Amino acid sequence: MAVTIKDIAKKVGVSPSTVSRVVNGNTLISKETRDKIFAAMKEMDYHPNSLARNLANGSTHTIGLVIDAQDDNTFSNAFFNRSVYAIETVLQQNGYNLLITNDREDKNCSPVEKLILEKRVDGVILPSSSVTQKLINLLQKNDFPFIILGEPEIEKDETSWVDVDNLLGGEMAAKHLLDQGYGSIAFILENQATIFARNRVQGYRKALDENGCKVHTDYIIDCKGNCEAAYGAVRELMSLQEKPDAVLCANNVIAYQVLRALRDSLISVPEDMAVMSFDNYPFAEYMDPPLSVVDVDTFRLGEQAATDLIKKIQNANYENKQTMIATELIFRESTKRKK
Amino acid sequence: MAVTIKDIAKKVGVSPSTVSRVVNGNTLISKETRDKIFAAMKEMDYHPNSLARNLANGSTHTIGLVIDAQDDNTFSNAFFNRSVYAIETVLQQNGYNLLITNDREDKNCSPVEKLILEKRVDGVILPSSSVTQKLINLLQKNDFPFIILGEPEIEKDETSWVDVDNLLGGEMAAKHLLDQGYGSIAFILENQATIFARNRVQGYRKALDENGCKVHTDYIIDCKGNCEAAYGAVRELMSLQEKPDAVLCANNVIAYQVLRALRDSLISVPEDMAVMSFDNYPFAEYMDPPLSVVDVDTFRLGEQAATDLIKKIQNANYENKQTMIATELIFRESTKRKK
DNA sequence: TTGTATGCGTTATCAT
DNA sequence: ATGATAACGCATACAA
Repeated sequence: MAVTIKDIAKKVGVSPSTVSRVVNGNTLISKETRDKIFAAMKEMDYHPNSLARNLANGSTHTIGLVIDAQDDNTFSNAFFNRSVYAIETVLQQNGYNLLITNDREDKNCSPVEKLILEKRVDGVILPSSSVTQKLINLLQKNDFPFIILGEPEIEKDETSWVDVDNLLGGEMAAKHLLDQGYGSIAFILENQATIFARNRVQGYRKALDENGCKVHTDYIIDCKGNCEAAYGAVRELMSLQEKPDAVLCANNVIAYQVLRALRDSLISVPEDMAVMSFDNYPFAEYMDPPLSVVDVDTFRLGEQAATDLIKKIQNANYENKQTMIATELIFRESTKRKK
Repeated sequence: MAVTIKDIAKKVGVSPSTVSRVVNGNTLISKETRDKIFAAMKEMDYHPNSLARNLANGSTHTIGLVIDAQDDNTFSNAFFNRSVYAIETVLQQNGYNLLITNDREDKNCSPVEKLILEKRVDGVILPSSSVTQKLINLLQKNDFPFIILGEPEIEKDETSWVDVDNLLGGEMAAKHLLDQGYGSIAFILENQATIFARNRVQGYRKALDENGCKVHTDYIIDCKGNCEAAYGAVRELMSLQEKPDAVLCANNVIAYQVLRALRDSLISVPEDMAVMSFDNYPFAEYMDPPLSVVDVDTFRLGEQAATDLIKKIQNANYENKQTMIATELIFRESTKRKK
């Protein structure tokens, strides 16, 4: 058996509660006995039993991070992983542990619901994709602290969330291309249906509008989840009467397909066509030519989420709050100024 | 306050212990009362309090996964993340939770030591890089179940670990190149000092030996952690009297630099020089030409680790065991047969 | 400043 | 088949 608070109480000749007070840094203790207790703790190699602590305090000092990985791809997502690193860092600094759980649908009770109902964690961070009305109801009914990673489709104003400022991202990318002298900008999307795609397109439209360019609907192409389709999309674009002189790609894989299609068509980048992408990972800088991108500091994303959640846990009245993390531009050869 | 075992005991008119038995699936209970209890549990929306359970049972049903991320790169490491996904999957299937902690050195007590000493977890998975004699001693002294991810430098035979079969990997890669008709194979390493690099080189040597090829020491170049140096390494190789006709690269970034250097020197791949790499991620298939690689199923790596750990936890006498996960070849254009 | 007593929610031992 | 009771290790309200 491990050494408990009682053991060291007996050794020093005080009561367990006195030891407990010392362990918890209660100041109303004579320096004399405190020192004796510390000495005994060290000598007997005492460490508080967190299980007992948790029960007595009714809290675990652990927060749950929910993942919605259908397959292992989500876990390989560098974008997401930097956020996780940030979350772990902030939690550790604040004395919290990080519990990660994949939200597989179980027969009766989902893993997330279990975490909450069985009080395994003090709060949760949810991806917007796993936000359901049922879950929100459960959380709110139990006054359970939570924060959402990504703008949710429902309950936007009644929840706290952190997201990338995708509208700004789309705007930034389009504006950069315009500034570089490209006036007819196509946009190849991964999946029109997602909220972040919608926001990016909105930003793109805004930039075009503000610069007096008309938005050519043929220029917006949806890969519908199949990024390989971007190859054919380029062919489509090149068969239009008014061809674009720049392509904005929703991610690195789409950009890769675009570059390949352009190369196969003997169209040079950026001379005949500028190419730009979102996200710096996994290989924008290793493309030929290296890609200019609009990226986001996902570390800050996770950091913000974790910080907000801790505040919520420690202050029940902490107001809901929505934060947008600003995007940034990384300028490389694929968008060199048009001559 | 949440509803407890007592509440439903009172409601049904039985003792708390009876309810506890039902919750735990004890069979020596009349079907009649069992049904009544189940009904009450449902009606009152009862969920067992894991904090109390943990204390009573002396276990948490949680395992700790230790990360040794100095920066956010480790977290972005797709290689590692697939293992994490596998670990989480296996744990969830077995009713365990996953706690992730970065092993930052703290003043007095490292986060990992805390997890163990405060009984926050029932077992730990450690990366070999964070295996120290001190930690091993602590674990062994406490009979604490653990398993190491990657062959450790110390206590190889007294611990359980799972690793990629890097010797096989090096052998497989070299043999593939030989089979394709390439007889003078260079090897550009990321960092000679690591145990996995040593094993890969050993496998490479073995394949050459077995095929009667002599190992040319000038052909083995160490980037000493700086992958950009691979660009210069190619120049070096091309200035040798006996030039190689194939280059084996320790990772994707080195391969990228090698391809770039070859392109700048107007050496075509694979006609004049075959190029091969380790690891399929993050962009081997998107290189020009697409790279042949020796890859490893890191899902299996994590799966094996988690499975072994659970066995250790559930059976204190479970013997130590070392497992090597076999590598596999992915054949692409960069090593097309030499004519 | 310190000790006593009680509770946190559950499990387990020993009864009956 | 079920109930009473103690125990898990710690925290805290109340006393002294």
